[in-house]
Amino acid sequence: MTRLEQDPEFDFEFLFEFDQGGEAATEHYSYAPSGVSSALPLPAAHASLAAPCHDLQTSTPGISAVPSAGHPSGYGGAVDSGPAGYFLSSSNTRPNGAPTLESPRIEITSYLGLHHGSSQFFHDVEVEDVLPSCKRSPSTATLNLPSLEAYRDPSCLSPASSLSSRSCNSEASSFESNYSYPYASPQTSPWQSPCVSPKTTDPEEGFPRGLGACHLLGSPRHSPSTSPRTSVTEESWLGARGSRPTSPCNKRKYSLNGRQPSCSPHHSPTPSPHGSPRVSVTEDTWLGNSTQYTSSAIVAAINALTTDSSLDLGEGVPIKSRKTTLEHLPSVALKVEPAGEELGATPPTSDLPPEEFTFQPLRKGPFCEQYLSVPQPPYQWAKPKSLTPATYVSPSLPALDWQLPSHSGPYELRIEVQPKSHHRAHYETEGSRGAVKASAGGHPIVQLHGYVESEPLTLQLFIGTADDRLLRPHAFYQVHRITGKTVSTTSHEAVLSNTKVLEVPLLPENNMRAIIDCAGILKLRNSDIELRKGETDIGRKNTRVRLVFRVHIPQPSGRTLSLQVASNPIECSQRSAQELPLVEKQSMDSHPVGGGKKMILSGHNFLQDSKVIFVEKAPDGHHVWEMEAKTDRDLCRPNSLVVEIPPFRNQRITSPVQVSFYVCNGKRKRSQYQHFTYLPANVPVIKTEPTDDYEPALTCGPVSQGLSPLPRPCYSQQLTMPPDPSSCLVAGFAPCPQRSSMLPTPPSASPKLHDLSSAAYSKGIASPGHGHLGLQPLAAEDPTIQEVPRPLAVQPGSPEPPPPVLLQPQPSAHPPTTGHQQHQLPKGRRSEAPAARPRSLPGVREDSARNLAPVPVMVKREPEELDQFYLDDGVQPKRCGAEGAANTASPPNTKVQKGWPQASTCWVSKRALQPPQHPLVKQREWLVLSGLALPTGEEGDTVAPVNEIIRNDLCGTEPRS
DNA sequence: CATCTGGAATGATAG
DNA sequence: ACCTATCATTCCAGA
Repeated sequence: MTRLEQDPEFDFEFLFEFDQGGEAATEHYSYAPSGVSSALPLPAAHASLAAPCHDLQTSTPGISAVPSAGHPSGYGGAVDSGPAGYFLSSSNTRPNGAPTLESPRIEITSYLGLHHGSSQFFHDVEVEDVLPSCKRSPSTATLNLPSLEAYRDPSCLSPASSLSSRSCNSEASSFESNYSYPYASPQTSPWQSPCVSPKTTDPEEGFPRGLGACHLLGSPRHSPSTSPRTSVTEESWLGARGSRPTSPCNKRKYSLNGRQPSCSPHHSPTPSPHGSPRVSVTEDTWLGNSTQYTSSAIVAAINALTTDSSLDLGEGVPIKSRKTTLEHLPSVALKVEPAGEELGATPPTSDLPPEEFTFQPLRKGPFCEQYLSVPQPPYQWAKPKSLTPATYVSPSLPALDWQLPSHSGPYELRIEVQPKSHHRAHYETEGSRGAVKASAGGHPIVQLHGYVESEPLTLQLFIGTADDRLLRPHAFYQVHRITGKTVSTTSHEAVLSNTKVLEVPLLPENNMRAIIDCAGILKLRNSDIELRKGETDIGRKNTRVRLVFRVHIPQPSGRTLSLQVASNPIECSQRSAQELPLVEKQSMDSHPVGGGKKMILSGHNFLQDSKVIFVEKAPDGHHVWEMEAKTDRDLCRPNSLVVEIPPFRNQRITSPVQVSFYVCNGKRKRSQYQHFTYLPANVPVIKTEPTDDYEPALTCGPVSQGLSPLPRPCYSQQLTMPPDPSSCLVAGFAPCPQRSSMLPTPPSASPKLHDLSSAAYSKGIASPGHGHLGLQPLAAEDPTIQEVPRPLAVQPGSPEPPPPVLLQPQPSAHPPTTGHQQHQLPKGRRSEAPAARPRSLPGVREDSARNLAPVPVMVKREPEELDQFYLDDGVQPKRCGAEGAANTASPPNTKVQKGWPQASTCWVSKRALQPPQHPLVKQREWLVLSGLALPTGEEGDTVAPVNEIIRNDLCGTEPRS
């Protein structure tokens, strides 16, 4: 710490080292912090944090603009505290913060403390320290949600509005963006970022925010908002404003009406304050939040329970120093940022499991650390905790962009009830639009199977991407905590990196099953996010998300096993939800090449004029074959469509061929690609196998589902395989990227896809294996993976190794899903994978329809769109962080594999062409590309789309311009 | 009165 | 440079 404090840079390094090497150390830090924080925090933190945060959120002050504020007092002041609050909040009481807090409180059950603190998050040490208390604490302590809010707050500032709903993000986002820059990427992202970023400076700050800052903040923030941020503000503002303003603000001229102009509330802050408020707040908040977030709250609570200790944290002040450091970091971060990068930085080791995780988590983490540096005020807490906590905290756990398996050994994290395919997200300027619901009514349900311990665990939830690329936190959407009489599930918000994470208790008494009725989705303004330094993704048309669930299971060895599953894609835009056809289910997944049979599609927005187009994509995404299927208009209904399966172009295939189909309501109104497999005329049976195979192999899941969400796959297998899942966990990595999920979804269910995706997902690591097809096994690499905790690290390694593996396994095909998986292949693999597979090649297709099929499958449905979007928009995929990292390591080259490679290449070229606005961006993009390509390449979508996109891009378009 | 929604107006962008 | 189709974001209003 000291070092850190003293020297930001050092800190960085320091941290890294820890991460790498000193797990324990790291953890401790983290731990301590957290613990401390928690303890201390409680009081102090509370006050400050909680309140602050809220305040911030409300933004009141700064926000003032937004009067809206309505929100409760909470906001009011708190801004800063917000974060702290979180931590502090743990205690119900929260000193003062109370008011602010209003927010909901969360009851923390002991478990929280226990688990989080201990195991998962904190590590043994922590645990020990904490645990006692925790345990003691009985079951529950109430934490103030404030924290949560705080998180928002940052954002909040925004708006305002209400606490909850508004999450702050928007502004935050803006800030974040800014922040992000700083930390850029890394970690944090947005939220934190905000904190951090804002200034770049922030680097330190950033962290600080996270931790200290926030905490400190409490005060700071407030002021911060004002003041502090100066630097931050400026940047942030600039950034923010710039961006936002852009759109929002500008646009809204009117809108705000009174408010501040534009922007949202936040802006408001911005405006004047410049945001400072926000900024500061945000950052702080975020930081704080972030740090906390994880379990910080819990920890805090625990601590509180126990006693407190805490204070130290406050001292953490050093944090600030760190912040400065952060700045340095930033640079670092930048490098890393891209997600992977961060990791990358960390890379060093992977050894340390926890730590690494940390990093991973960090990806942002690093930033966090930086942030930690943040100096904030004082409040004891903050600093102390923040520093460590944040950093550590996040660090300890795998970064959010890491791909993790859904199951390992006896454990399996499963989504029992999937969320509806559509959920209109709310802007900060709007009130909450409620919790995500299940298609059949009710809410999504997640359950951890195989866990027989008596200690409760914490289920984390964040909003992830649903594109072809590896699963990662969505830059334009944040989970929004829903509270109220209609919500039965307690939750806590935390902010990692720039990503809000909702923590829900998984109790043994409930069979480790949680009803997710407390999660809404907040949309951040594209302009705010795109301005972020590290952000490479574009928001336009990037409106699909997935709910990503994670659970960290403490292992006897002291390590923590992390599992993750992603839901089916969820369309979050009002318009898209109303106009785009969506296929949720299909009556059959395969049929002999002769076709002729009627298939019933279930979904939304089907029209009599809807067309169903079957497409066979080459590995590179090219459409080898397209055929419009006959539809029965008379039987067409908004939610169902009957189509006659067209005969396949090649009636002599000897193995199943995967193709895709989509529903088209018009020019730009196409559903995502759905997978379908043509079986050899005579041998239906075979068909099945393929599928099965995939699944099995993958484990992951069905292709169809591929979309869906979960990636699991690889990991699971891997994990499984590896005896030490935990290691994996710890290590982190987990790379299983889910990307698969992306989109589509629909229908499928197919596990296969998932698997694939999963495999794929694993970005680096596992991914390779996953990558494609079945590789999951490979994934097994887990060890490696695990080892590689960091994305970066992973990636590098993974790419190569994995690929092979993946490739091999894959043989089978995954249809659509596959595509995703491919993506997973991340990087190297991707290339490899493609190559590896015979199928992939177009030529092959026929022969090995299967192979091809898979490949084709690869094509994602969405991808195209997405890709296109990106392309069109000029967007670039940023994120990919991890991937990117990997990529970065090996730029485009790897890409080259067949399909994906090309894609990759393409991307590259584009970018190359494009002006590099941001160096970082470029890098990321490249990375991303590489990564994406591999991974995503995934999916078909990618493929086709990608290719297309790419082509387009190549052709002419530039990325944005 | 506050929240949740569905709908839609208003700009902004892309092509 | 202009026009149109699409998107994104903010408002409004009813439940």
